[in-house]
Amino acid sequence: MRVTKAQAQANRAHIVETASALFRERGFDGIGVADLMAAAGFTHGGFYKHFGSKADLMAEACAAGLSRSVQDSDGIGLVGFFEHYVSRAHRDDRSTGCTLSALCGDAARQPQEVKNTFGDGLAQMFAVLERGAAKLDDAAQQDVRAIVIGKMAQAVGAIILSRACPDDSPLADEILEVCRSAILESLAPPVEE
Amino acid sequence: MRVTKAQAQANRAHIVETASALFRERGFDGIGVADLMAAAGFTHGGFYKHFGSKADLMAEACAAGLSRSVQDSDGIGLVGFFEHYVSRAHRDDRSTGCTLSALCGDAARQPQEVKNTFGDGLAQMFAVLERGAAKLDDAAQQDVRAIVIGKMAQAVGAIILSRACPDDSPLADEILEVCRSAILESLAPPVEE
DNA sequence: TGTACATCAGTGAACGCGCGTTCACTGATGTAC
DNA sequence: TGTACATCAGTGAACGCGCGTTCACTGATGTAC
Repeated sequence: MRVTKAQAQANRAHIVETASALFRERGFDGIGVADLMAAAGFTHGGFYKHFGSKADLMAEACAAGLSRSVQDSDGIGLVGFFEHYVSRAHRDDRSTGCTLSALCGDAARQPQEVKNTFGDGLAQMFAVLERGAAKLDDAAQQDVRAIVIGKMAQAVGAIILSRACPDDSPLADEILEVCRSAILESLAPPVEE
Repeated sequence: MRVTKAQAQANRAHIVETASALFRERGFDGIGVADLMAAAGFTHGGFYKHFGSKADLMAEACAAGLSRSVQDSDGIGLVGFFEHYVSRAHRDDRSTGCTLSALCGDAARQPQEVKNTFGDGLAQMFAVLERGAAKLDDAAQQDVRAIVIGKMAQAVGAIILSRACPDDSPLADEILEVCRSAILESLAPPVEE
């Protein structure tokens, strides 16, 4: 049952992608190696031909998920980014949503390996958003980095708190709407008086 | 080995308190029933004399932790609250820190029972902070609730993102300081020009 | 290019371990008389 | 108040189960000649 080198490499990448989505949806402890491999279309025995341990895959899946988020966020500008980020669609779709908000709570308790990956991804995300903020007006331009970090923290907090509320809770939607308005208004102030 | 009714009740409360701290520190999946009971000074067998299941204790521990946070936040005002909330001391001490930021990531994936508890605690926290905001200047007074929710999301996001960074990472501190400044400046604007 | 052999991605059974939960038991507390 | 019995918080061994990980095996791919 040996498989082409290229195929093996593709299979490996597919496992990482599948893991990235499943970890985001259920958390690191919420999905096991066997179920994960089955979801990717394989049996669990082959897992250790690709990865040294589950923790190794966790780090790789994080890196892949964060890298994807960073790419998707490039070139769309701060307003476009936050319009999507702080939305019900994003809140309700964990498996394709941002790895940052889906796993930062879990990441805090993981081995340094995973935290390093997380820190790097976060730094890259900030860098990309800083570039995306280049089009803001001059007044805001002075503290672009501070603005990016502050708004991102607010956006992540909004998503996570909203997700922690019971399904269909009015509070969950209120948090989202309030934070969305606050972020967007601060980025695109109304035409000057 | 039977024990006084009052003693049994005290023991139960002690188990809930211990669980609340340990869940905050290690997450719901990070500590088992046996270790938890041992930490409280008991053997694991008696657990089910007090609780129907681990999930039941999770909900109770959340309620206790949130209730504690809400009490501690009452009457200190928004500025005092956020000065402590968005600090390294709070970030680095998960077991005595706010249940909201310690467990909201986990809560999102728990049974409705736990999410209900979480939603209630969050609502109470907002209510207390709204009262604490009564001393703000009139300009801000109009949207007190929106301000409270927005700042709280930012504070929670800051703590969680900071915790997800590698230990002693400069980024972890930067996030905290940037968000702390942003929140405090918006609450207590500099003397007017 | 064709043949013989080594490699190794993937399979599926098995491993040890820790988990949540159950249970028979203990003995001090609570209660009925 | 004193006695006899029922209750039940706490103990510690045991349970079944799912987890991460290991292993002997398969057979197509890769490679040496």
